Amino acid sequence: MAKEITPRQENYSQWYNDIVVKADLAEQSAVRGCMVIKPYGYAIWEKMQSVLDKAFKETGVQNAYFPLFIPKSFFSREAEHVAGVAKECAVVTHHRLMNNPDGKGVVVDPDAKLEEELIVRPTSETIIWSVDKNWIKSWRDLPILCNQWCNVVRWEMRTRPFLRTAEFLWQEGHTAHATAEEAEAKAKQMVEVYAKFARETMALPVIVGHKSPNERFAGALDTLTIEAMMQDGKALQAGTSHFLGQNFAKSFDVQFADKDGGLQYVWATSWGVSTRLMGALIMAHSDDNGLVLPPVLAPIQVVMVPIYKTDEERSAVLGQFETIKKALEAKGISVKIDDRDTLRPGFKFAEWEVKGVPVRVALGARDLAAGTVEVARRDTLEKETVSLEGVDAFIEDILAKVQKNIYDKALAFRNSHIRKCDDWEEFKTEIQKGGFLLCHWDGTTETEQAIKDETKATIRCIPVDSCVCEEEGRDIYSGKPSSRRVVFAIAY
RNA sequence: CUGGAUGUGGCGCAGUUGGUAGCGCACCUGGUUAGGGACCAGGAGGUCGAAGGUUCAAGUCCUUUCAUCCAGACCA
Repeated sequence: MAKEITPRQENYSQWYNDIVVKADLAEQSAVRGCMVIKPYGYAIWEKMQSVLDKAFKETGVQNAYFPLFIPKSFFSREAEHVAGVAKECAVVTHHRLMNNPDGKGVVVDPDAKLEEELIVRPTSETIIWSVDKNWIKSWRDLPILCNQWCNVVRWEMRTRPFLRTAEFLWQEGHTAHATAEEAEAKAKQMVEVYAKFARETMALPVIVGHKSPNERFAGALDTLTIEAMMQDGKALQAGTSHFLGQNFAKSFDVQFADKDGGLQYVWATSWGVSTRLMGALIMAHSDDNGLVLPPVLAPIQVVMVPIYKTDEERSAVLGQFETIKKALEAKGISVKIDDRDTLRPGFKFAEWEVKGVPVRVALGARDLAAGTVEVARRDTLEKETVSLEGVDAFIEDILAKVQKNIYDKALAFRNSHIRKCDDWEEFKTEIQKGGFLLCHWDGTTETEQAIKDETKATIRCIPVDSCVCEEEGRDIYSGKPSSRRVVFAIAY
């Protein structure tokens, strides 16, 4: 069942051009490294948002919004965080344009220089903590659980559509707690929310684990991650949840009066997922015919393609479609009738396949006479001619099967590309083939770095579940003793 | 910033030793078609990334510059 890695998928850019652009999800903007997400692509993002947002709210999190611009001085407060995160930023220095005195166009007005530069947020920790400190006086004010959906900008030197764009959309959750235990539990809870979302909504199997200190978010005491495997065998970090300890609270002086009347720093978490998830969706499920969308996320779950020669046939077929559409919509299924008169059915079939629509219904004169329809599913490309009677229930069932099958397929693929490895020479050749290698690690940053330098492979995570890693052994590189295996892979 | 490559109709490309720009797709018109990306006929669309130079003549040669892509450092 596992899809073999094909040459065309070894280079994601090539793959992107072949599949995603044709799938009409996004296009490159004139602004370097930014993306225009087209309506069809954005509809997928909106679906993701709505599922995640609901899950967040079930854990007591509320949405808020903080400013896009952050005064430069805010970044001076958290040295470690800034050193790790905030190097590549867009900086606002002026606030006005003027007509070019020497010719056409406009220039920046030199008189409109800002006293203090503003940074376009690369992430909002600094501004949120600056605001939060005013909300937190007493233990009764805690916990504060807030999330914001927004865009952020990171002036990356190299960008990749969906995976690393200069501007991207995301949600960032930030919480403040009275105790370390409560904050750690929150970080764990949120990574589980992400894992559940990845598995059940995106049909994407993920490994939950801790990041090694080297791969941790700057300023965090612990970073939890969900790691997914793409069809080329590379790893993709799909979401992270950080236990920040009291680092940020101390930097921003966020203290509260506890029950005993003492002053304490709050314990914090932050967690986020981005439009990178759409990259994961594309790279995990697509095939050579284009995108394959899990029905739960598909903006259009069922597309109907009429086949006709005459106007009479056309109206008869479309009439039949309307009936089926009503029945499907009554079940909460989104339906599109492709009644475009200028395109041939074969073209429409191919086009909707590129867009990843899970189920296609075709109906022509032949079916009208026989009282049947043709139902095709995107994941297996299987076609079946079934009776009009009860076709809505049939399609509902197929949608559920597609959702499950896409997950099972991705899981089987991943499992067949995870293996243990205990020999350094073997590691060096095996890791280049893609997939995850479960290896012993001595726990030192030096070893991790040496392996990265030689092979480009990194520790994706130290799993908390889903594999049998707890065993004695010796570090793959240094030979020092180790008590558990970790996941190594080459990552996006 | 370092190394490599590329800039020619909307998109993808060709263009020989310099000689006045062409192909495929898409688009427009008409017709025949229609159960897996239709076919025929006709049509519209480009100061060849920009600036300068050599030449009777530059898409082509020279210089400068800008932009994009790929590989590094960075990263969700």
